[in-house]
Amino acid sequence: MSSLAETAGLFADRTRAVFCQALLDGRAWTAGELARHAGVRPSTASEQLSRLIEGGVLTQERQGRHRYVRLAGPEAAALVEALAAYAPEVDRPRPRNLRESVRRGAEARARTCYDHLAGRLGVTLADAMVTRGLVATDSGVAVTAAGRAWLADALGYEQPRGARRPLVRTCLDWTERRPHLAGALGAALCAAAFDRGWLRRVGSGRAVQVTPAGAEAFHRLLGAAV
Amino acid sequence: MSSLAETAGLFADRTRAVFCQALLDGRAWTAGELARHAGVRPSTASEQLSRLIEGGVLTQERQGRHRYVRLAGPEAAALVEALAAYAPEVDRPRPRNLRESVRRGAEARARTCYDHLAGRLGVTLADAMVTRGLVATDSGVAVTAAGRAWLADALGYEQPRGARRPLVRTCLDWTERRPHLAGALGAALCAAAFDRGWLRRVGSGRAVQVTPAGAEAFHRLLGAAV
DNA sequence: CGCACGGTTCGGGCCGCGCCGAACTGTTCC
DNA sequence: GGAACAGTTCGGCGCGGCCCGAACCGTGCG
Repeated sequence: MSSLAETAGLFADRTRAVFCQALLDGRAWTAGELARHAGVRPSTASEQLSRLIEGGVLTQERQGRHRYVRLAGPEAAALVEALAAYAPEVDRPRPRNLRESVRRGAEARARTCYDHLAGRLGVTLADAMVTRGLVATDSGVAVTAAGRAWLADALGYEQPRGARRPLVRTCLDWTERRPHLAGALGAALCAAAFDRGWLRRVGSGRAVQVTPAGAEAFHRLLGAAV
Repeated sequence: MSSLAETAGLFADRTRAVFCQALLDGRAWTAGELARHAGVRPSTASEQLSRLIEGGVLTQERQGRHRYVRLAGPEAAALVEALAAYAPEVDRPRPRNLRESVRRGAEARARTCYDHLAGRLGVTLADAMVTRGLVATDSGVAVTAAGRAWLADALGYEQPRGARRPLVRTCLDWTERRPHLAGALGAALCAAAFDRGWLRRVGSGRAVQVTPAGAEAFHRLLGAAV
């Protein structure tokens, strides 16, 4: 029996908001990592995580003495994105030291956003797909016939029959302030890129790096210079 | 300098949530009407409305001794919709008397949702547009070439060049639990329907009624039986 | 002019929430 | 077994939010 007010209340606290935005990288974090990230005590983090799980925004997985949490699903991620897109500012402390600044720079270049790609890389790839006529943006956003063929050829991805998830969806990039591509297409592209060694994680956060093979692949498949 | 937590906080109160959901009918309400609707004192309503306006969710217009408020724009409406769609329950008191029940029934049949149509009418028209091939739902949602022609012929609507607003967008209908159509298309259809006497407001809420001329028009233009 | 009315402001009361530290449970590693 | 570590539970504290009533301000109407 949750209501709009209760749902909104889940995000109406700085600590919980920071958790959700951190988890937008789509990976599972431990309770301790999130506590440090948000600057609160482990006991506080534990309580707040329980509330988010209770509210259905997160799910947990226990492994040994660790508690891993992640966003409950694409709907939850979309809701966090919608709120973040509407809020001009992001709940994140200003960088305090050089390490932090470097990490921010890496994230602005390329990062994951839930299960797809964001940052300059994300919007560059999105633009390339539009330029190549794989995605049409003249009325909302949609995958063209050419785009569908490309997904099958280049990524080996076919939309499952009766799929509930939209094939493509826009997601406002909050470093670029322009949309990048999410939905099943965004997820397939991101997954394929990791599978084939086009990208690798860098550091412990959501930042990623384009490998030489990736640069070649993005140029060959999309005409994108990254 | 608002943040995700602050933005969510705007909706994290029962009274404010009730206000926003009432205003989803797209019309301007006076402060007193909203106070009565939510069951709070005028002083409380006044304070809460000021917070929502401060937060950019609502805008106000003063006329004589009345303060009219409405949702600030389509983005704000979309955010309320996103939260409402995620929250299984709606913040509205159960109907207390026969009048209330009748009104609920009328709203379930046909109502406005911000600037487009909802209820059984809304989803029926959406289904009809899909069936007729005016709107394609196989990859997200998009208006087809035939749909564009239909908009021009039947409604006299042309998408403005360089329009920022998506031509079509889905909006989850919370009485039907299925999507209906929003975006510029939804707004154009709704506006045309009122203009041409296909619909009229019934009662003081968001409920609407299909006129005989409307039933004929919906059948002729969309093959929909409403 | 005076009253009714819609709305606002202010002070005060109350409750809930978010946070912490301390004590505790359970896991891993030596 | 013992130490280190991740996480949880609980009591308590303090702040802030939400609401109300009372007083007040403008507008509109008789």
